[in-house]
Amino acid sequence: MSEQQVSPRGIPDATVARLPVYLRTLSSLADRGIGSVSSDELANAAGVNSAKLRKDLSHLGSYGVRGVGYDVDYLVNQIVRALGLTQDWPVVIVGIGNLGQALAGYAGFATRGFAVVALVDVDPAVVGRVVAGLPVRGIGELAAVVDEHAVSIGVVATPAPSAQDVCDRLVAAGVRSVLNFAPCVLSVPEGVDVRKVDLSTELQILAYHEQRKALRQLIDEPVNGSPRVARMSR
Amino acid sequence: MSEQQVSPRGIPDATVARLPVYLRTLSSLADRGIGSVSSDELANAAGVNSAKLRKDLSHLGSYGVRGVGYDVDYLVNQIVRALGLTQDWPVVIVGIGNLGQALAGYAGFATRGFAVVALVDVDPAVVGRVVAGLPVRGIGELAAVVDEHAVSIGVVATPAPSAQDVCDRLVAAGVRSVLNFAPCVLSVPEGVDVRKVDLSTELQILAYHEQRKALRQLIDEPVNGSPRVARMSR
DNA sequence: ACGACTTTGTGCACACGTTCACGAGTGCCT
DNA sequence: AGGCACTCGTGAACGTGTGCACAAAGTCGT
Repeated sequence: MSEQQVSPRGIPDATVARLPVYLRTLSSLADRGIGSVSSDELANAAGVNSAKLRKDLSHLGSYGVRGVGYDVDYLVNQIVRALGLTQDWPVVIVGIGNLGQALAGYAGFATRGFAVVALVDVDPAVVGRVVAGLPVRGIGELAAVVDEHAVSIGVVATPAPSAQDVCDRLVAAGVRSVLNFAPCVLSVPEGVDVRKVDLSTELQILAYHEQRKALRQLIDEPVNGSPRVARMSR
Repeated sequence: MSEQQVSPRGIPDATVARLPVYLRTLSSLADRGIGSVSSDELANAAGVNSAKLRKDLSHLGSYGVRGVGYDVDYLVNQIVRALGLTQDWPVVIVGIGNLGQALAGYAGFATRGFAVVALVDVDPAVVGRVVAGLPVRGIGELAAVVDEHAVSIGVVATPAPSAQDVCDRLVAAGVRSVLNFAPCVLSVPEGVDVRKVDLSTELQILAYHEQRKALRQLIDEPVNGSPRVARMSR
């Protein structure tokens, strides 16, 4: 995780993770014709603290006018530039099952800096079918596809047992960023980034907090002496 | 985020977020008939530092035998208990579009502590259809469904514009944990937890690092003096 | 032109998370 | 029985992230 900052501005990880949220919020404001916004308003809309927002934005430069706020369009451009979204990134999706098809058809993909250029699957019954306007190619064509479209981001949407193999093939083909939807840990060589999106993990985290809320109620209510009955909605 | 610890053991957020990974890794080991594992082996398999792993596990108690390691089955049970997965949590999915259907059909749902008890959508063309063995109910039945099955976790898989409305209905019906797949910020009253799963955000974070890697190569390669040609697949 | 008001940018203190390093406990072998 | 090799649990140091509070800087009205 700890990388020395090579480029002029090294933005902290926590900030990078929030920039997309700001970007979306700002785009929404722009669509509503709002041209200027204060840190407080934007922070509220993005669901964060206003001081945090200002500190985050300060990492990309001193845009923003004291006494006024931020110019929405200008700020959008700056975030787009900081994230590297000025040009579209070509993406390949591997694993065209239930989830892969949903991802291929997801509109939000193209709206912000990404283009699905190819779909790949291992199942001969799926290869050749057209999904979301793209033909599904065989796994053997993966390297050629990656090379042809200069793909640098791969999405793994296969079952867990195949994920590591698919990931290895992606890396071998030159992909250096992987988004993993399979419920397993992927090991990659240094220099390759992996991010995980995992439904079960998120649910289990929610379950933990849910369990605590239930326990808290069993403990607190007697202490609190609240005469409330089993009306446990908040 | 900062809650005082009410129950005997308050596990740090960062640890809670990793427990599901350990759980999955341990289950995989158990399936392969492995009965005991050292912190180093488990840490490797889970993709984390071994000291971190030990500290994480120490938050649930002093299971683990010095000189030997951890008993796999026992540790699985302890993590299951800590996360509150000893019983199944009923889950309702709202928004049965592309993504909602994929989620409904996702096998990993049931395997670990969760049961999809109902599917809900607003579109009359979808209501009544059977998806993954469950009939799709109308949004008007949401409150009744939540009450009937004692649902405490709701999954929002609608388009962004409807997400806040759906979330409000879930909360009003008594749901206190929401997993949001819609690309927008949900605001909820105190006491309700929201976790976000967002494809675009993850891709944009990858794009940032990818961009940095590209920049680094432009800067470092001359310094490094590597005789490699323009092998930058971008 | 000037003062009052608004809002940014940031120094500082604190909380949280990570990693190292090592003492303490356990099993095995002689 | 005793020593040895191994591994857990954890105190301490370090780094990162967060939130407060305020000075700097700009706008607006008169």
